[in-house]
Amino acid sequence: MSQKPPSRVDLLQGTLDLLILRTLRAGPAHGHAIAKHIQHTSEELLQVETGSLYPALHRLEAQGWIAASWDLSDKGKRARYYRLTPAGRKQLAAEQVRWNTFSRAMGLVLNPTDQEA
Amino acid sequence: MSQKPPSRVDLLQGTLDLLILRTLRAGPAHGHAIAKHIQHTSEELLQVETGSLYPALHRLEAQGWIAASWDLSDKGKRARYYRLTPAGRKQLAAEQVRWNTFSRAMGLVLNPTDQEA
DNA sequence: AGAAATTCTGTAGATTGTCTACTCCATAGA
DNA sequence: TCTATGGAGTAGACAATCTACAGAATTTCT
Repeated sequence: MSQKPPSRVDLLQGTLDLLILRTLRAGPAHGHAIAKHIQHTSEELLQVETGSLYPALHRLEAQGWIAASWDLSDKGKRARYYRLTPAGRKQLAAEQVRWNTFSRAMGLVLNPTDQEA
Repeated sequence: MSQKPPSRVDLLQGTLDLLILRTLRAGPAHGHAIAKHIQHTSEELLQVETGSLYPALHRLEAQGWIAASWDLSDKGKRARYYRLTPAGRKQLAAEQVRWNTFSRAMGLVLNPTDQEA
């Protein structure tokens, strides 16, 4: 009966932007820290590869959803800090809805109530 | 406060196989019917395009997770009926776990409990 | 002082699974 | 005969992830 879950799960395409925007809602952060945060709060289930992370950050910046500036990190290294723009907040809300809707839809198919008239 | 959900949501990559396998758990069905079923039970939130559907079916068949045979549909048209193989059942279980794990991980990041020691 | 590990950003290219936009054929009904 | 519906299919575009690199700066270890 017991079913050990996979130790790690690949990201489904289209979810990384949401994860990043959500992370930045708590305040500005640099790429490395964003990845660590996602990994940590997901209890190590999600892992963001650098080859996904940086293109995503540049994508979001190009869309105007986040803005960046160079600064120094806690450990004293140069780091590019990103923060949510007003447009980014709207986008975050929209992607939240999208995710909620999608995962609800999946639930309907996977566990149908099956009560029809 | 009220937030109307999108009338339709694009599939996230990697979820179609699961939806198809899950649908076939109820018994053999042909492609067209599978698509309709997913669309209907998801309350029209998910829509499977034929350009996604048929390649997916062929993919699953090539993997040995489903098997096919020609027959006649309810409406008397030639239709290719697919059924779950034993390997397909295992795959379905695995993908279920994968989805559950992933969506739980998303939940952790999106709605963190935030209680740390 | 020098070596090694860590932190941080980044790119190139492959892969994969969606999507849009078609085609084709058969049957049913007007 | 014409149209709507049911059903299977392909071609090619597209986009986001992945693996696998590289490189620079700083701290830590020896």
